[in-house]
Amino acid sequence: MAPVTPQEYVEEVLRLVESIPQGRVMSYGAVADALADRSGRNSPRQVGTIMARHGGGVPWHRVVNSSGRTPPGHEQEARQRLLSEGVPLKGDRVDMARAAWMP
DNA sequence: TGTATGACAATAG
DNA sequence: CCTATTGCCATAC
Repeated sequence: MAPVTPQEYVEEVLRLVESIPQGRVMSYGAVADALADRSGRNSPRQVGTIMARHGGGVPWHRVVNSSGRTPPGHEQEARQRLLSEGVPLKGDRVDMARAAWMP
């Protein structure tokens, strides 16, 4: 598929994260997958790195790992935001079966 | 050019 | 539920 520059890829990731509806979440792998057919890339690790560096301006708490775990260092921050949005939680994890979203 | 690292994922024990 | 292992791939050094 059409290969994009790293910066374009970053923009694509941020755009997609912003499009996640309130009360729903996406895993890093799901984000990578969704962009794979338009960016030519597919790497959850790359998505994680992008979020860590440029995720400040988007609803980063709506992106969790495949286990529904919130990002390291922001667990309690994310937990509260997710709760107030109505995301189904199991303890400190997101209930992926119910909250997972796909564009 | 080679190695280490990381907001990941799947599998095994 | 936990750690360990392997695969992954862009970045940094």
